[in-house]
Amino acid sequence: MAAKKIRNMEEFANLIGISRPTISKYFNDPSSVRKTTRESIEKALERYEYRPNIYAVNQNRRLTKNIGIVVPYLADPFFAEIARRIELRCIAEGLRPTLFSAHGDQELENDILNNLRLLKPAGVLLAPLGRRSERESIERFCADVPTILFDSNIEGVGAAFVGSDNFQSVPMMVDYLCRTGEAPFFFEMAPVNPNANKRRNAYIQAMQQLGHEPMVIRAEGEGWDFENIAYEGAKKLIRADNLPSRTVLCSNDRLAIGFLAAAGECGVRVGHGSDCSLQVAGHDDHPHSRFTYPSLTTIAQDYESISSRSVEKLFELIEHDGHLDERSEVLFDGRLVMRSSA
Amino acid sequence: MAAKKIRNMEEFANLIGISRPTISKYFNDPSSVRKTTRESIEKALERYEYRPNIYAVNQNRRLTKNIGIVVPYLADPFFAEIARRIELRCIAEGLRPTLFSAHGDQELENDILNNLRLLKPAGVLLAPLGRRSERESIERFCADVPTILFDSNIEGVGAAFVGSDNFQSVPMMVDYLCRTGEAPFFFEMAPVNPNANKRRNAYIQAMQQLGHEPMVIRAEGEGWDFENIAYEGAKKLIRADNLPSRTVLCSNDRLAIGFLAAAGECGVRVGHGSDCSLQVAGHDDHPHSRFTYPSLTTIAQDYESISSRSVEKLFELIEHDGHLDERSEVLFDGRLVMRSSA
DNA sequence: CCAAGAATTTCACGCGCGTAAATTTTTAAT
DNA sequence: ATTAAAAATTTACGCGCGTGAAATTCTTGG
Repeated sequence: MAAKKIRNMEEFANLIGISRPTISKYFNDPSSVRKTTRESIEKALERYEYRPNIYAVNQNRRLTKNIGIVVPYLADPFFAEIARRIELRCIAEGLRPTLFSAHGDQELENDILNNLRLLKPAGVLLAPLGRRSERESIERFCADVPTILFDSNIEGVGAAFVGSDNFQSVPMMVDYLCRTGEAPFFFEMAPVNPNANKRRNAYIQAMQQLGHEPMVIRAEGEGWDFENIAYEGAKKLIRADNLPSRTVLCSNDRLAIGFLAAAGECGVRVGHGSDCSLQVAGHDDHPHSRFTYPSLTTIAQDYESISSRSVEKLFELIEHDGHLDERSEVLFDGRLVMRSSA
Repeated sequence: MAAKKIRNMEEFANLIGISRPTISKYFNDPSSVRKTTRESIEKALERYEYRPNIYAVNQNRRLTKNIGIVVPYLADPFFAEIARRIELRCIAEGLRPTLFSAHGDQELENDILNNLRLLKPAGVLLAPLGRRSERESIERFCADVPTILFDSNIEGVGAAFVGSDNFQSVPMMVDYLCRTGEAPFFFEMAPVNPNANKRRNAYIQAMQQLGHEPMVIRAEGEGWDFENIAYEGAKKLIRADNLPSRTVLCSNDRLAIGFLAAAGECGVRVGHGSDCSLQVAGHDDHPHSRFTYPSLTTIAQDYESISSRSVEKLFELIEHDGHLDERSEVLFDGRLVMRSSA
């Protein structure tokens, strides 16, 4: 029903016969104007289809309604899924989330943070690249912009951290694997972030507590092409008949998926059956892990809790003007998902 | 080495002893100011670390340097990968890409387009949800904003379309499958976009040309949880021993992955071996398809060409002031990727 | 060394809106 | 009805920068 183009708030205000600042108040909080005023504005809004200019609004507001979401690698279904949930939560709160992926690149992450600064976001949810992140760069960013870290922790940086408790999940999995088969060896690659290190250490600790000798094998390769690195590494291992155990715990599901592919190709049956000679477990419960063959036994990270709590923490942070009394770390337990592979 | 905080361009200008508009010109195009001026600006830039306020800039510019990228479902690795490439191309050109996912939701797609309008983007790359998209809504958007469609075509909408040629790829796959096994049946679900329809039709056409009776089976279920829909559907089929052929061509890789999972669980061996009773092929060469077991024979969509050409088309569109003489459709050939599953 | 033209720079204005303070209207209580 | 308090509205100013026209500086050739 657009009658004619409205150029700005002033025109719109004149059309209704209300002053512009009142209209401005309405858009910031409809309940802050009298009911009669609100109604006449809304009636006009249907007829004339006007919306405030985002740039003008954001230039003048102290804080925008922008929320930055930064993940290290969006092509990883884990982050895609977490990001999806966070986005939806933010939208539901009337905020404007913008999603950024560092694509595994340190420089890009820095660029993103610098650009984010210019966006004056109300807050940022950041899953840092991790090991490779320039701590200093992120630290500076967090000093300027209210930021919650998630997934990958950087000690002391950001107003809070939300992630999962590797020291709960990994021992649980180790325990399970020991009960149902041989004591597992740990299959990893050069750690891309702190989680990878924590998981290895948790594994070692758990093995020792159970009286087993820890065995860690690292596949060669760097970057975010996890499946392929694991695939190549596992193929070598299997072909050389160099497996220290018939059970393997992979640092994450993507490695496990590569491992499974290698096993399959080498004709090694994976699972519990009598004809199976290998058991493979992962960590994270990637969206695809249900559909591998055999389906992957793994630790489910609590997607819902992690994304919800991250967002809630951020809102809390924003409401407290960007400063919380104390940096908190919220760790969620993983859940053992028993499928066919181990 | 930031000496003190610069509040705005004026302060920065005074610091150097150059007028503000000159600084403005510099930021819009460094080569538009005298070399001596440029040098002194750049020298100051190192010392004082100033950057123009994005909102103020965008408010006054006719056109921003923003590029919108809209995909239907970002948790789908196909779109994640395409989006990644497009983003990198845009950044390389000095533009500011922003990524949006409709998360499979029609309403969200409309919201995104409406918000995108407010961002006054220089251009938009849009992979519409497809079947469910409100054509009218997208049409209106394209009338206001220079837009290139990709992946999923809507006839006559947008300045151009870039995608792959299902009528080349599907017949090629059908031909291959017929040569190496039985004539395939087509496994699909309720189409979420035009590609799904085109693939089915291309399949039917190809089968007829080869003198076979087309066989289409549709799994029940809606939404973007493709793997699960295929998994459930295939399980029923296999358990009921209701497969019309020993060879199946799935509408896309995600369905194929679900199909493989079902086959595995039902103890049906997939592949070429003498102990195999089923052959499964997909379409798209999803990033994960290399790592299924057995590895998935599929059609590789030309990620690189599609993303590059989309971006190039958009730049062309932008340079021509948002209007091209004629709507063009660029279709890239798929490439047969022979792996183990068929 | 000078003048005319070209290249830069400056001036002046406007973009569309937020917001504190001032003013008006409404509400509630007497 | 009267009035003080509360709520809503208006006034007036500023945000940081783009841009066309005017003024300045630079270049070039004679």
